[in-house]
Amino acid sequence: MSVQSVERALDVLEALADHGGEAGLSEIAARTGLPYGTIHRLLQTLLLRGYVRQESDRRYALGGALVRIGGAAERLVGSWAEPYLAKMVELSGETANMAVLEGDFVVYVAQVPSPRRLRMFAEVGRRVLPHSTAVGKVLLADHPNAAAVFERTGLPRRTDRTITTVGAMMTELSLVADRGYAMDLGEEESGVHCLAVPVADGARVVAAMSVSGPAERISALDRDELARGLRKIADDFGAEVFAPRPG
Amino acid sequence: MSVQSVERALDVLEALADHGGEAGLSEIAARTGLPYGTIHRLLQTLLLRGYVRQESDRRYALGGALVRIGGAAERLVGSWAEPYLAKMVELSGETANMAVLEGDFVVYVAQVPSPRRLRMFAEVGRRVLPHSTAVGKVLLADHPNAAAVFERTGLPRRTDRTITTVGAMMTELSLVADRGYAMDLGEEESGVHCLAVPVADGARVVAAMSVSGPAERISALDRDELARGLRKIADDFGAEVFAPRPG
DNA sequence: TGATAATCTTCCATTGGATAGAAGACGATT
DNA sequence: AATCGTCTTCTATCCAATGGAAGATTATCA
Repeated sequence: MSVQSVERALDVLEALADHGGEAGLSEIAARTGLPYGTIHRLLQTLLLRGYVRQESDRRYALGGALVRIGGAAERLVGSWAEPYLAKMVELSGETANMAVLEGDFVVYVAQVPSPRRLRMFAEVGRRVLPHSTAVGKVLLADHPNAAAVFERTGLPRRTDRTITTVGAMMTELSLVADRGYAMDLGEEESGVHCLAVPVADGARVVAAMSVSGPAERISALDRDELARGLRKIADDFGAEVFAPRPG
Repeated sequence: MSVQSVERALDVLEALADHGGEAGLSEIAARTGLPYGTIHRLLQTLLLRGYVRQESDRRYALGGALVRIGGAAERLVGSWAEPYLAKMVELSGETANMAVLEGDFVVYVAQVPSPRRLRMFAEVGRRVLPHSTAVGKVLLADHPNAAAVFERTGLPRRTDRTITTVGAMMTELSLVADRGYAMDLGEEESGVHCLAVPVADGARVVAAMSVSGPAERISALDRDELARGLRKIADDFGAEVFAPRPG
């Protein structure tokens, strides 16, 4: 049995989030089905505590307290991913990683290593350019202005398989978006293959998960079957941790 | 008149945030003064909606829904800053900017231009290296691992006043931390001076605000008085938008 | 291994806080 | 000035939230 008023307050916040962060009272009423007086009282409480703001045109917006609390929550995401990455290791036998975009760079935020003696390792905290990694391609495939990122960072050659032009990369990202996963077949490091899938919060891609290992071992796996399995795990993670849960 | 249950739910979230994002029920009880049964019921509601998670050791943690909603709120921060930047323009007569750290780069997220015909301009969205800007020094002065950032980005010379070694930069950042503001005296661009101050959420520096203009005009201002005035405005912004407001 | 302590979870009688319709206020439009 | 759309305030009613007690679970200690 949950607390109705708290559920309603969360409904109001979700309604604001669904409207690009700000809305009028009548828009919130339409979305939540709550009466004006009720919404108003909930909003005043959230306003008092900084979780909501009121603009000069009387419209309401999400408030700065959510940036602060959201930042605190964000620092925990890596630890939440570990059981899911462990499943990916179980499925593939290879090291699994999760990465996020930080500015123009890919940053590894969680890892579960393969039990094998010969295994990939990328220390948590390591930052790399996005163009030559599978996780980078997944993160940029959903980016509003991926071309600009590549123009800023460049696409320096890492191996003789690296994609080095913005044009070729944009073509590659279309392919990634279409099929729902990215491959790195020795683009970042010779002899290493990697397959990555997106993690979404219901609306946006917030992270990428991947498995990587020696080219021979990854090539021996059924690529589409592996991608399907990894996507299932990543989708479960995204749905379990980030996606909205209506009351 | 606010909604008590909503305030209590927010108290619980703030208690979790104050404990590094996770805590046991008794820690939350100690911090909020609420009875166990009440807290438990509030937590179950937040759990149901993904705003809180329960770890395997029965402890509670902030949840992924806060990352999602917090991200939506974060995209509005630039627009909230504008009235405060306008005050900085009024105070100094010069263009005022707000910037945040995105990975290793400084990104300008809001600006109010000076009314003068000769004025500084930095388009919103522009990203620069942190070493040669006043805002960059402010943001790195509070950074847990600033030296590593500079080692990654390098400190390329922009003008003959640019600081180009990590050692000299770390000394500079100590000075910035001590006196609470940073200066750029022609380090990024010859003939341009800039003064920047931090914006805090109560615990961390989340942004920097600055004014910049021609060297002669900025030099003609009383530096410490200007810094005091800018800090007051930035502190008001941080307190108004981000800082916790106990019920 | 059993006892104890600390912490967490569930229950439910009581009551006071939340509700929501109505009325009034405000701002935009004609 | 009148009208419309939207927002704000009020308050009688009632049901949702409370919180103490009891039970359950986990950790610690001898």
